[in-house]
Amino acid sequence: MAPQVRVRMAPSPTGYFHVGGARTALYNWLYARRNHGVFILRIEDTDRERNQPEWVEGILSAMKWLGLDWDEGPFFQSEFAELHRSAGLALYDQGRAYYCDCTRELVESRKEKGAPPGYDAFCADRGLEPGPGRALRFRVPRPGKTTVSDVIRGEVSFDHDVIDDFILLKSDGQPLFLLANVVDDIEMNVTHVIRGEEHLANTPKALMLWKALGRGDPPVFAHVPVLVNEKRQKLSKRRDPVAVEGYRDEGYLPEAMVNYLALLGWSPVDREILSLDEMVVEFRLEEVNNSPAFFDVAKLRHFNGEYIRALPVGRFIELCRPWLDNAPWPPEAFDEDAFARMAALVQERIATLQEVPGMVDFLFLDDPPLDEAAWDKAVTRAPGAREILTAVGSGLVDCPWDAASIRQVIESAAEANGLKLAKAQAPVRVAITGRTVGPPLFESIEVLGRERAVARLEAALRRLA
RNA sequence: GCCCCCAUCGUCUAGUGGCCUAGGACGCCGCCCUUUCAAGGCGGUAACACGGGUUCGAAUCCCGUUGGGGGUGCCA
Repeated sequence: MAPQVRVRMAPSPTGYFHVGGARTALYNWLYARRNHGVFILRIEDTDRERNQPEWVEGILSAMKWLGLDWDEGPFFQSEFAELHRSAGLALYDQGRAYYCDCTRELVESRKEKGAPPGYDAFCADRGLEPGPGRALRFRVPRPGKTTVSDVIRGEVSFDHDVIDDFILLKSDGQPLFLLANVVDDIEMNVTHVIRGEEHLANTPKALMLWKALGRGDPPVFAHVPVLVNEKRQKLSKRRDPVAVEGYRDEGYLPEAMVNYLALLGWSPVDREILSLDEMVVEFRLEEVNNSPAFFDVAKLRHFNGEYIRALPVGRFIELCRPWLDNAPWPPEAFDEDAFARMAALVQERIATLQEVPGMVDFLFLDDPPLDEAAWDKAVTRAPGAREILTAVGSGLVDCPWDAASIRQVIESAAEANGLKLAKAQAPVRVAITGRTVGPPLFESIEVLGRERAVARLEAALRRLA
């Protein structure tokens, strides 16, 4: 029987949780769930200067929000520093690592053009003892070759001549990423390392360490392609809008995000919209693509709209809450019941939740903002606008108060002025909502209420005069 | 510079030698539906980077070129 699958997500808390990281986490999670394995969360916080506690919180909450629950952890790599250090020392004792006191400048100054990149193994045979200012370097066996066998990319070989003697322990004794990462993977019995393509180049180093320190076989590697921006560069925290938290705050649903992310590099059979549970059934790591994918917000928006429309209206109302609480109207002006009556109509017209307030603000604002261009087009320059507003204004005073009757009022005003309903409703809409577009007008007027509706039509007429 | 990876519509992709005059989705355009806007329906635009092979046959295999990306830290 094959050993249980154990995968890990190992983010470093140096900024917001990145959509690329989220996708890597998702693939790890899917692989674990599909194979009834264990998903470990390990925070790689060994670089104390760049890590901040609030970023850790951000990672955890973003993962939870996306529905990517972990089975073990979160572990903090910094807590295992002793373990990493002793692994490094063991390597030194075995002669597989050596101390080096070269500064970066010194290494640079020795380098001739065309020489292999990185450190030149200057101290390899100097027999330096441990001491202040001395870093521990791994002795890469040369000549030699290491082949990474990658689930997504196949066999990738690296000649040891182009792999430098990398640092295991910094001169202050602190372990570095490569060592810490491998030691932890060994300790946690990680069987599959699924990570971003940017790690492919240091995988031979990891493999050498694994062989030197590990028990049994190294893990299976899978390097997923990076996510890129419109200029086809790797998504960067500095220049691209990549924070998962940012999308959450803009009103994207986690189900939509996770669904969209899954499709960036993997495609299920015959449908694109599917839940995490459905993905678990279909997901195959070997089917993951090997070329970089552009993170296209337009398609994410479309997915989000699909998910929003699929919501039961009650759930939709619940999810709108944060955007209603933090809206352009005074809190006391908000009318729960009025919003509930409009909700279904709003729901099918938006792609992100943050668009909700703009659809219903006319209900809760005494004086909704007026779109001047809309006014100009639908009222000032529209033939018959004044007559329509007048007729509808007086018609609404005593008609039965329901959408159908309101429609009749506007229809007869249209007829009396030789206009189509579509033309006639435009000035009314602008007078009532301040815009030319929005939820269906008759229902909107019904919910607004007779008194306010009539008052707005009168105000529009005064403005016209 | 050196090492490595990648290459199908604008974008995400299907395609693993004949089913491909290359399919789907997003976007865009048009039409229909329609009280605006959406949604929905129908239709359209648009791609195998290039050059050599291999083969009866290549988007699919091989080589090269070009282009893009990643790495090249006492960061992760």
